[in-house]
Amino acid sequence: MGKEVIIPNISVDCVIFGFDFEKLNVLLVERELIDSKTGAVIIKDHTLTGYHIFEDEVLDSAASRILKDLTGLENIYLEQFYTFSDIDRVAGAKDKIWLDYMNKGFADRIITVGYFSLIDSTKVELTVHNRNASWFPIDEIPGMELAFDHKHIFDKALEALRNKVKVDPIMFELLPERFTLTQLQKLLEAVFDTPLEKRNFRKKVGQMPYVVALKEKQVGVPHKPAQLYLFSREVYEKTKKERIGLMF
Amino acid sequence: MGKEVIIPNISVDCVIFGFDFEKLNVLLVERELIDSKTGAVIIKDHTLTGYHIFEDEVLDSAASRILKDLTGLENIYLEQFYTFSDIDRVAGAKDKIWLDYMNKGFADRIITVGYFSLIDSTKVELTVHNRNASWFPIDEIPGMELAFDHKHIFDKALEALRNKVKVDPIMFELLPERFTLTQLQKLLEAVFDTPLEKRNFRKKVGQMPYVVALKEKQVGVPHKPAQLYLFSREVYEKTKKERIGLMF
DNA sequence: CCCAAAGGTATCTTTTATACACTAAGTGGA
DNA sequence: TCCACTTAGTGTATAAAAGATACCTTTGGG
Repeated sequence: MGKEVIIPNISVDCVIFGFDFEKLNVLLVERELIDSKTGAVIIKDHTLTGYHIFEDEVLDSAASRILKDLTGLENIYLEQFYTFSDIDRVAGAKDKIWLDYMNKGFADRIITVGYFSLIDSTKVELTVHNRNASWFPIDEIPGMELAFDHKHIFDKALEALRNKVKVDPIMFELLPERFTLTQLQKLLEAVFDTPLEKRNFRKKVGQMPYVVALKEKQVGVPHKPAQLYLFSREVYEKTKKERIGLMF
Repeated sequence: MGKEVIIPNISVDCVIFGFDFEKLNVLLVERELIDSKTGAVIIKDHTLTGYHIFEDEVLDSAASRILKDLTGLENIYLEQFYTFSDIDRVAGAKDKIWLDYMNKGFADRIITVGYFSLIDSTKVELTVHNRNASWFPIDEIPGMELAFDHKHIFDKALEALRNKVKVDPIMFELLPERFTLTQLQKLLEAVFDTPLEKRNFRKKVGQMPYVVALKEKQVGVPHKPAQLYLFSREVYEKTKKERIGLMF
């Protein structure tokens, strides 16, 4: 470890998605700056989590580190999705004030590499690690004020997530290890913002050998308890066929 | 323009695909270094095309610039696909010698943003712009020696291309404006390295309103001349439906 | 006139999409 | 103890799309 020297013109920003069995959420951190004399609020908005990379650090590690700092979690699903290089992406009026105030030797021109990550939100205790971070439903983001070009980054992340979900079984990263089919369905409905037909959905899932039924059922629910399932990556790898689905 | 100051630790690398109606090719540039005293060959291999970005330049522009420098072409399809940050990606023995020899003030640690681009190879006259660039069939790449981590970058580019082709009508970028269905079929076969059934293929294409038949036919071929077609982006945009195809 | 590739028609099978309504099993309160 | 409530869980029918196979015609060059 030793001294960690940052690379001043390259950063990583993480768009952290979580699912609360109802809707899809993103983790944002509050950014607040108060004038020390007048007490006036100069800045009060939200940002994604990001930081510069260190000289001896690879982008993937930087993203993991950022995620761990914020949530305490390790070995989380992370996917690089785009690199943003607009000249003035950190040059908004508020953003300049903020960077001056931080005064950490960041460059004027910063290129940032976007990662999205999926976490089972039942596993994270935000209050323990960072008082200013909280979950926001993805459909509230368009109406919010975000720092820098973070709204743009969020949009790209959501698009990348949707594309990826269609093609890889990553949605299980957003669920607890043992989940019900209804939870899985709700998750997909939240990701694509569209209703799905229950019976057809279950028929489809029934054809996925890697979604395996456990012997356990839900307990303590005030209605018929649901069967619990498990995602087996092992079975998935063994059974996936190379489908050249073409095309648009 | 004025003086163009490079950012020493950020570059762009382009994986340029071209189609010759037979197979899919990549454009590589020969890298050669000869010892000025002994005449011994120190380095002789191939590289992708890349360069650093300028201080006032966005990644997309850098990629366009590189492509224009190499091929003379502008307004070419370009797609950013991944950013590479391995610590030692430019630190191979030969690569160090090469960078020393170039002596352009590049950093030891360079992060590079990968773009792939698709060009109609009937439009490019390599000899005019760069004597050292030539096309290589993609299935020869695994057996070749490439500079830096360019083989890795190529692999990722091909994967990204295949994914993108399944979802967007970008393959038309690899064909002349007027093309035959057999050419289109051969192209897809080359991209996915798999044979396609002619009649089913044509049935499918027949359902794409944006692939429009012209009144013209091929001339000068020693067999029945094929109908020529055109890709209409306009029609494509109007008729594409939001399909939530889900899933793996 | 023969060859080679283009282009079309017709049939059959398999796969996939979609629509739809009732019973089962728990909890909790009256 | 029974009833109300809530969510789980299931099967069938139909239509459309995709895929394989066979076979036949057209066109132009040599």
